[in-house]
Amino acid sequence: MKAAERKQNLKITLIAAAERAVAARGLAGLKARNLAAEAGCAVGAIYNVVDDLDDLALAVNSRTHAALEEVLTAATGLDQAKPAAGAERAMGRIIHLAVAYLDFAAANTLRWRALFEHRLPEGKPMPGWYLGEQIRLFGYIELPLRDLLPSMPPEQRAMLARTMFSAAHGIITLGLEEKLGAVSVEELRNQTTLVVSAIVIGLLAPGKAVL
Amino acid sequence: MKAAERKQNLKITLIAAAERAVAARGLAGLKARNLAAEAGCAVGAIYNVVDDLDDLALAVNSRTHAALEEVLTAATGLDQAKPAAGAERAMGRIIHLAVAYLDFAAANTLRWRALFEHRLPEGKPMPGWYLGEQIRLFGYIELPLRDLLPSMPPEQRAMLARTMFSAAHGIITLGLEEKLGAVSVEELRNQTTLVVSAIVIGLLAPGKAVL
DNA sequence: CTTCGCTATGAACAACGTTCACAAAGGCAC
DNA sequence: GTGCCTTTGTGAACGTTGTTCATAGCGAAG
Repeated sequence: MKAAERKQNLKITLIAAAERAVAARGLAGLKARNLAAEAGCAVGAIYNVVDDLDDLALAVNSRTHAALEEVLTAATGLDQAKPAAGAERAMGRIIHLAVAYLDFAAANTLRWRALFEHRLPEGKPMPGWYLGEQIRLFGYIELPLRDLLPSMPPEQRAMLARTMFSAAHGIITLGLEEKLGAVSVEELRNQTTLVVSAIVIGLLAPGKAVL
Repeated sequence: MKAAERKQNLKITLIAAAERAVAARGLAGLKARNLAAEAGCAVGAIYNVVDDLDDLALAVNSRTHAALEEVLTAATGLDQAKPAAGAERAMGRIIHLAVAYLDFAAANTLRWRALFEHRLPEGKPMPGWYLGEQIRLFGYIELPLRDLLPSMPPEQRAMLARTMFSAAHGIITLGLEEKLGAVSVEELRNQTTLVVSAIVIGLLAPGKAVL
């Protein structure tokens, strides 16, 4: 069983090298020959361990998911200081999540971008475990959203969670982009909390929300 | 002066071919040899007319900007029917803009995506005229925003316009993406108007907005 | 009509992902 | 331990990229 073990070792080495490459030079920096050089193997050896370079990209993204999840769990246990009640507490949590997401994106820009830049070739769909990771991350938003809007049906809440994430994500994505001039992280923090709180307030404002 | 004329002709032909390629197969479908074949010239001829393929991508994006602007101007003159007053009218305009943007993105997905997928290589910055186009488009949001928040200083309003666009853009981008499962356009219309109106209401709610 | 300069050409180059024929090495039966 | 077969590692080779280059060819000026 030494064979399978070495195979696993090489795979781990390659994923590590791939992660370094993405962190340093972005998803476009994920090149077969560089990986082979850094892992100390031949180019062809990569394809004994992995189907595509896309497989490696997915593995890297998976690790980024994990790192992001750590940050999010840390952010959920953040409101010990001020024991706010009900809606305010939930809103605070959501804002904390958004800011944590922003900080993660700002601190790990290239790895974070790879999550969204990567697109698998036409025919082939995403593996199920990868989809599961994404859905699990959305759970972090749905939780405080349940406190906030208890009467909302679950699937509608799921859609709302996705929408709120998308809104914050859009602000952060375009804000961190060079083109159109990058926005400072502090300013982005302001804008993100502004919009997130505005959305929550708008949702809670009686009667006005077009629902 | 016939030489310059033919040069211009080829350039126009190439841009048209490039636009067709992007519309049909996305930004990744913009290949030098295909362009040459479709334009009826040699590959090398492209580089007599254009520096890079990036130049062509920018030209295509510029045309997309123009098409989008047409849609947006049409959307601004849309509220003849119901003569709403003040804030409601402004909010309606903003929602119309967002929905128009969504419809454009849904109807011209590949061309629209190229606007954001395209990234020029490291060193070189965006040409000024291209930046100008982007800024002009933001003007369409700033206008109703001025009616909505007359007391807000202009640069803050510009930032808010950018933020609101980014939020809507995020919703639409992730909504139209295949991964995580695409959302129907009607549902996206709902979510977009929901969030945009929530933001506006949240901004107008006295005292609560963290500004 | 000749000549000079620009332009069009497609072969050539470098870099990429991926594959392949072949060498090396492992593991297993005896 | 020896022999054999499968499994794995190798780097050259293939097919595509964008871009460049020597050269052929054509247009316009004298």
